[in-house]
Formats: sequence, structure tokens, C-alpha cells
Amino acid sequence: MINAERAMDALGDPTRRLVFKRLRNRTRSVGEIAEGMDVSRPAVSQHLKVLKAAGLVVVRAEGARRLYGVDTRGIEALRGWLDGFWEEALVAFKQAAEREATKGRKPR
Amino acid sequence: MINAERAMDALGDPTRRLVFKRLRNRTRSVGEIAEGMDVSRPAVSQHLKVLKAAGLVVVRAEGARRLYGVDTRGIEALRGWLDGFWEEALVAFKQAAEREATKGRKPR
DNA sequence: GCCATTGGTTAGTCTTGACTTACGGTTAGA
DNA sequence: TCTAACCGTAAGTCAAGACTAACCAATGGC
Repeated sequence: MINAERAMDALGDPTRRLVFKRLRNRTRSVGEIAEGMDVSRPAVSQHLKVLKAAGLVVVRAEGARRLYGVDTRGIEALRGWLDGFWEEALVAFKQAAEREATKGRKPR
Repeated sequence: MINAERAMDALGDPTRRLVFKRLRNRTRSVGEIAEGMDVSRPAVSQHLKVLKAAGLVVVRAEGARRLYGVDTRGIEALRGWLDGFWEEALVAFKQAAEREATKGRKPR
């Protein structure tokens, strides 16, 4: 199972988010990703390493090139984390509202 | 509108995530949040400032205490960002599959 | 076989930001 | 009013990590 916390750490950096977003539409080679960005190609390579370790990105070798694309498992992990958080917060809200509504009543 | 990128930056730090998660169940005071954590109360205060600026947290003054709770807008912004990303990736997958299916056919 | 392309890794620099200590302001209680 | 509790801010320290330049390995075309 892929770690959502790890994914959040990875996406906590603007440059890394930009790299990630560049793979949204299609797979790209490293050089292709770096092109047009204001950081060097090795920097992009390092970011990809982190994104890969976080389960946000997958690689496929094609000759001398490496084609990177989004890993859906990372996105799903994030969504799960978010949904779980949302769920618990909702339950807490309801309970708080319940306590508010019964406030002042004679217990039982 | 609340910025999803800002929220991602904020949640990119483990300690800050821990602070955020402590508000999942109910609102808490600053001292209450810091209690049991391995960082000082001012550190927590600074994290709360960042979380608040990111739209992930709201404050309510109650006497000398400040009660912090989750801001649903921040979560919604994150969810929107994630869903948008997911959507675009899905479209790209379909288009890629389509191109794959028609590969080799005589054009028109 | 040779050279160009592609990209991962290493070493080293430097900025960002997480943290603590100290301080000041505000509120509640005696 | 005096004191204690609560909390935000400022100043300063320090480590994490983002980045570049240089190097090396692998692949493909000629």
C-alpha cells in the first residue's frame, strides 16, 4: 500500500508539483519535462526520484529515454487520506451539534 | 477562493500535519494541541498561523483561549485540486488508448 | 567501433524554514 | 489591582533539502 503522508510530503514542494502537473496530460521524458522549466535537468531527475518513491509517478524505459507518467495509486492514496479526514470531521461536527441540541436537558 | 497549492505547501510538513490531524475530532486550544507533542507551544502557534493562512484552520476566541478547528474550505480546495488532476489524467488515458487502437490504420 | 543523446548520481553550496528562548499583550480570578 | 494562565511575535540558531556542475553509464545511429 502506498503512503499518503509520503505523497503529501512530496507534493509539498512547488517545483515538484510543477513536475507532477506536467505529466497530467501525457507521459514525458526527463529532458522534455525539464524543458521550459527554470531548473536544471538533474534537479528534475531528483524530483522525479522523490515522486517515484512516493508512488506518484511511474517510469517506463524506451531506449535511452525514460518515460514518466502519473501513478494513479498515489492519487488514490491522497484521496483516501482526504476522505478519511473529511469523514471523521463530519462525524465530529454531528456529535458537536447533537451535544449542542441536548444541552440543558435533564439527563435521561 | 482558497488556494489548493497553498494548502499542499502547508500540509507538506509532518509536524504541521500532526497539528492539523489533532483538530480532526474537535476544536482545541493551542496549549491543548501542543500537549503531548514533542515541539514547543510557540512552534505549534507558528504552524497554526501557516495552516490558517492556507485556509485549513479557523480560530474562535473564547476568553483568553483560542479555539482552533478545521476549515472545510481548505479540504474542499484540496479535493477540487485532486479531482481536477484525476479528471485530466483520465481524459489523457482515454485519448492514449484511442490512439493506440487506431494505430496502423489507413488515415481516413 | 565511435560519437551523440539521454539521464541517473555525487559533491558541494546555499537558501528556506522549523524550532527554541525570551518577551509582551490580553483575559479571568482573587 | 495583582497574579496567573493563555497565546502571539521577534530574534537567533541550525539542519534539511533544493539546486548546480561535473561525472559516468547505457542506448542508438552512422
